[in-house]
Amino acid sequence: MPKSPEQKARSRQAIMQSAAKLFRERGFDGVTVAEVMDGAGLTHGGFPRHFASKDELITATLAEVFDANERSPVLPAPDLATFARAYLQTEHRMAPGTGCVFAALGPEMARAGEPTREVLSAQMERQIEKFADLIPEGDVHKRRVQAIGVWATMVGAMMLARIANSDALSEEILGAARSYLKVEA
Amino acid sequence: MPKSPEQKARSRQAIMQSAAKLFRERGFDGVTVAEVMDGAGLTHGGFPRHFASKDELITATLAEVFDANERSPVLPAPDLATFARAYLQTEHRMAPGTGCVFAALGPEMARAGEPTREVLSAQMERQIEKFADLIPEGDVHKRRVQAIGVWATMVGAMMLARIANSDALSEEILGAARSYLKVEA
DNA sequence: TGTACATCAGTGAACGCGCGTTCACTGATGTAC
DNA sequence: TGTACATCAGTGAACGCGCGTTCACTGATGTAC
Repeated sequence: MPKSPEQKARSRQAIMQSAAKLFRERGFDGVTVAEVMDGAGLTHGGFPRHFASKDELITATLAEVFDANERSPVLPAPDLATFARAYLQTEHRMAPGTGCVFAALGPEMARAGEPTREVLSAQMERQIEKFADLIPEGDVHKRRVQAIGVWATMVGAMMLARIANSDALSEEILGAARSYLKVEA
Repeated sequence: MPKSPEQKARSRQAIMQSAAKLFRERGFDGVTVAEVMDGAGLTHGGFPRHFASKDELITATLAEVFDANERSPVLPAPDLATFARAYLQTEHRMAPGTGCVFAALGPEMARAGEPTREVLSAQMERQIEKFADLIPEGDVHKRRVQAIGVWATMVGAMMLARIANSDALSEEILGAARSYLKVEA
């Protein structure tokens, strides 16, 4: 086990990647620090060398997920319809661990500490602006209304589709959302 | 402390009412059985006389919330626009404890046990049908698409509005959702 | 109607496990000379 | 270039608190006679 600064940075990244996946799959409270460390190929005792607390890990992990998506977006977004169509798919529904943070952790994040909500609010602002920029017509206000409306529909539909315990209902919800947003392929 | 069957039923109701409020405010994992019992005016030792486990309490509480809303709806719903307008308000955003279960607990419920998800799926089916019935025109399929789309937008917008750490952003989201759904007063 | 008894909702203490956090120790790395 | 030393990422054990659950006990209720 080498201990160069580069290695430490790699470990930190591995911990956050493990956390990003596990938190989205099971929620903040459903994952232990030991499990996160294990997922990063480390033992739990090394945790405090990287983060002062689990809360700090949560905040850092969310910021990292948003940064990573900025660097290389998970979904293509040439326009809002293309993005929404790719978002509202079964594969996304089945893989929360690599999907939308808001649909996977929304209400839990609403109850998170201030540092976490600060990161989230900044991301929400960016997200709305990005979506608004993809809309060709209308003034800023109208484009933001549209961006927020479409985003809320996507996030809400994905969340509801994941609650349903039958594939039929889950698929009806995703299909209806695509249809409602007029983004059917 | 009397112990008639009527009293036991009253206690059970009080426990579920306490749970309904606390769970929506803080999430399933953020509330202890002792806190629920305390909110019902009881001590935690009496819990097993009413529920076999915390999971069972969760399932029963959700079923009760849906039943209670059936008996006397929290929001008026003469038509979908009126309902959406009342749903997308600041008061609702500020009071998750008495508000929409899906916006308050969505992703956590998606990870719940099968008995809980069974209750939720049945409710979702009912909810969609109820909304679809409020839409005057179109065939069943079109009305269900509309019902699901509007519902997803409402739930998603409320969830996002609660994550934001500034009133300005929260209010923009709720306002945009009302505008997007064309239900502005 | 009155009395003895069985039941069981509710109390408060205790149990035991899980999890976040801490800590003594290790050994590889990087640095000082 | 080589050697001694300080640093600190990572390990594995331990700590301590919180929480779901259990349990002996109580006393009010409802029932049997």
